[in-house]
Amino acid sequence: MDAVFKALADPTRRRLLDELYKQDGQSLSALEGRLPMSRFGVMKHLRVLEEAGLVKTRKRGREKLHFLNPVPIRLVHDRWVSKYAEPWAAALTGLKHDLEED
Amino acid sequence: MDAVFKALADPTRRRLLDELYKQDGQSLSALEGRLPMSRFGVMKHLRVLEEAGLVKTRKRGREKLHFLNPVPIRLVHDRWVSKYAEPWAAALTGLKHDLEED
DNA sequence: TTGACATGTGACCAAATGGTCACGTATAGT
DNA sequence: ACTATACGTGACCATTTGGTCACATGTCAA
Repeated sequence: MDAVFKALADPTRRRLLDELYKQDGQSLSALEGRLPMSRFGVMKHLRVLEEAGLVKTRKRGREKLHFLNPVPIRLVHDRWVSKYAEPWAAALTGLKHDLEED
Repeated sequence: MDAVFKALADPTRRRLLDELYKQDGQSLSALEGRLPMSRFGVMKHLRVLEEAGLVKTRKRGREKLHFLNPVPIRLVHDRWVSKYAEPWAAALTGLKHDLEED
């Protein structure tokens, strides 16, 4: 799961996920065209995403298609984010406390 | 929000959030005692967490107390994670599709 | 089979990151 | 006042990271 957090840390990689969200199954050169970066940069980022399981690929002829895989994000949500995002009321209490502190 | 993602990318920092989750309002030296790292390392990580808004601090005498702030995590959940975690059925469809592809 | 296209590899470099330390400042307790 | 405690700062270093490029491989299409 560490790999997922690390993968999501970079804005370019989140942007790539975003592009795949808009249109799934894009090739490398298609994605390259949408980002202000060379093909090699995009390739490296896609590799990180793929190793984190956030992107699944399939080859069609000479091109490699990239598919978004939301499963790891879901896992991060279930096993980590929900733990902290749940105590919403507690956060409001904390805010109230902070305001009183001033 | 980029700062939040970056802050969460490091396992030590997630560990710190975890320790604050177990017991909120710990001082720097208290946290240092729970991690296999020097005081300075912990300090740097706490600073990153604080700048991302994930940790709020207050000084009590000569010690600085650290409080977990779940708000940014909640925002990441609402404005980012939910977008990808939601299409759960779609992911299952994709899995089915992958299996058929073999 | 030749040429254009899509992707892969390894080297390479600048910058950011994670970590330690020597030293300095502020506060508590006696 | 003195001393131990808690925290802060800046320098410093090794490693990782983000990015580019030259070059190589594989694949379509005429």
